[in-house]
Amino acid sequence: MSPADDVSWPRAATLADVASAAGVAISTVSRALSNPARVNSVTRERIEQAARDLDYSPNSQARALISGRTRAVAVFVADVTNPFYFDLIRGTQRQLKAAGYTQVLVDTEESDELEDLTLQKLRRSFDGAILAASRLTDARLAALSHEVPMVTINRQTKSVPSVFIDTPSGILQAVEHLISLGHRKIAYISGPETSWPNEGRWRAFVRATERHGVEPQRIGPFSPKKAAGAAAADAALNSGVTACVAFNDLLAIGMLMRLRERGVSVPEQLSIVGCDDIFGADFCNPPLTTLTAPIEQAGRVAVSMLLARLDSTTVSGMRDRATLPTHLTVRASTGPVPHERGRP
Amino acid sequence: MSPADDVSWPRAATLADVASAAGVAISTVSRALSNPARVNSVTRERIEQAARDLDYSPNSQARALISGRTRAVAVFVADVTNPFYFDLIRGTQRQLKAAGYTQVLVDTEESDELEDLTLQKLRRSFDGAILAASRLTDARLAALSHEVPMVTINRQTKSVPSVFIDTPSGILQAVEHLISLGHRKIAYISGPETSWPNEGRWRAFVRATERHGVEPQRIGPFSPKKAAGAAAADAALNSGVTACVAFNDLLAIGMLMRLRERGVSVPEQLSIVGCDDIFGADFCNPPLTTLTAPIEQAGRVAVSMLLARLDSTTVSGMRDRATLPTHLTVRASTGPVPHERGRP
DNA sequence: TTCACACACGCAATCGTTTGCCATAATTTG
DNA sequence: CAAATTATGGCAAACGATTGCGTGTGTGAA
Repeated sequence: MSPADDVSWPRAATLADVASAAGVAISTVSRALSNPARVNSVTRERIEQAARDLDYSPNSQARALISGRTRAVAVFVADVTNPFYFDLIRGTQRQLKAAGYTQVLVDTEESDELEDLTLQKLRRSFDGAILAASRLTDARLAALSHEVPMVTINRQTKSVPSVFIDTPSGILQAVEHLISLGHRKIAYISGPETSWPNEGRWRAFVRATERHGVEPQRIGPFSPKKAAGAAAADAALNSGVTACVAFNDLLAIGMLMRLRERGVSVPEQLSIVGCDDIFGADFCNPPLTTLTAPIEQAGRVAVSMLLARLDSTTVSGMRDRATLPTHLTVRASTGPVPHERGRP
Repeated sequence: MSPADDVSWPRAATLADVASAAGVAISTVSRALSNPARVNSVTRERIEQAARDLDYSPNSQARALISGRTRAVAVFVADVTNPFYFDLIRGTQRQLKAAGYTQVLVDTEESDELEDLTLQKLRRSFDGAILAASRLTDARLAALSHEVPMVTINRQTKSVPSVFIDTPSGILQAVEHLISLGHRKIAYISGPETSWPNEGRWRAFVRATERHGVEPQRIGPFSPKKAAGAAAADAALNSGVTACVAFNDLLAIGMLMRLRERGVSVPEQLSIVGCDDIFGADFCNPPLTTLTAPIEQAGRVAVSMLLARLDSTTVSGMRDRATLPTHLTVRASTGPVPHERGRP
């Protein structure tokens, strides 16, 4: 038999089917299945048997229609391609499944309009949303938070609960690591200017460098993609810095590849620090010194916060802000400052 | 205002609200919005205005209840962590969004039971499913395909339409590449034995080696994860082969890391070929020679096939089998066979 | 003037559940 | 043994949208 011959999608069994099979009313079946104590045990068993025979499975749409709850949560990411989100998605997925929720993945393609539109159009299709790296304005975010329960990740706004990965504090560590290696000309390789974490990292970079009497340089912006690393590497080389901190690992890895291509050795000629410690940061060449972020945990915490306010009737005394620490993981992409040309 | 104070999730506007605002019947609003030609233009504009004012957005649950169509498709992956699925998810996501469908991501955690259960429990929540690397038996797959329209990826069964990435043909190329480099002792590093593509790759490996009078060796099974690469590397080293073809890139990259740790150089002492060309295969150390698979395309094609049979009434003459070619991408992890010990 | 025929819109049933309310039967209590 | 209570299960109204059918209005032709 060819698959194409297979045209019958038989109507699935409904409560009514089970009811007539068991010889009871629909309401009794409903109760037997969702509130067993409410119906006599012998009736219940008859019903359960019938349900099993008919392979009954409740229609979640109908259920959602009454309860107003879909038991689904949307996770908005800027770009499914970015490995950063994979740890995040893994975290949310695990936690959601554990709570019996299903995850709906939405890719906003780094567009605020698409994010806004989807959030509006689909708001009835899920009980809440996790916004990872939202591109929305504070005002819009505040407005939408009235329509859909939500939690943001790496985006703090007073009107919305959030999980924040404290990369800025890590930046301080990273800068001090570079300074201790003798670097004095250090640049921040900027990500997209619409990115909220990017600005936070830049501010932390400024604070950290100034504390040590070093002038902060900013190069960019660049798209947070591996391909953009080529331009970033060229720009960094041209600027004459001896070390740089990149907005994220993707960009840093892209730089590493370009530098290798151009024959400049890392860290002998240029030290590079990334952010996030994504998949690949440990096996690239050279392995990347980076700010390790608890990304998966961030996903789990965000889900917990969201579900807490979905499931409880009272919202008082609930944690609405979480900050997760990062730490510097030193690998092989950072090293002592190179000797000045002509001097030992 | 603290987020915690924010307790009101106002009831969203319904057709009834719009109807009373516009002073018409519910049915008229419904038609004005979904079948504009059916209602007078001035009434329609009044309705549209009211809908806009009330920020009306249709309840997809209610819609699904009537139509029986949810406009959602589930994508089942064995492990969201595995970068192989990154590209796949990206492909399905793009194609689904383009068709106005939403993607529901399900992680089966490499468990056939979980896969089966979820498929059953959620079958009414989506219109169809894409099964990437299903662990189900042929019989079960056939049975379930009667309940839910589905398309498998990298899993061919006569009862279910499928998209197949032709890695086996690529294995032939890979083996010939190794043979042309002088290798005669070559092993296949096996993935999980429950994995369907793993068996196909092994069979292709056997065919390819035997064609060249080389004895096929099999090492494993190993979990298709980076961490398992350590054991695989040790085993390969111990077996005395000079080259190997790994079940997938993840395993190959793990091997690369372990070999570096043990101080054995690739490809001077051992050549390695991966499969899939996932994210990272190009920037690991050394860059991996691998079988480049059109993963994202596979996702897109699978979605197209699924939607084709969902949207059309007639299923006849529909493509129910697609094979996508792979090609060998030679990078730096393969090289000439090492000289025998003591001989030049 | 009357018949026919669009056209525009409303009525009400429907999808599959859940749940408040009520009727009956069974059990306990005084 | 009557009265009060409890256990059990059925009826019917929601939830929000779609859609077949019917009604009323207006237009043109005979």
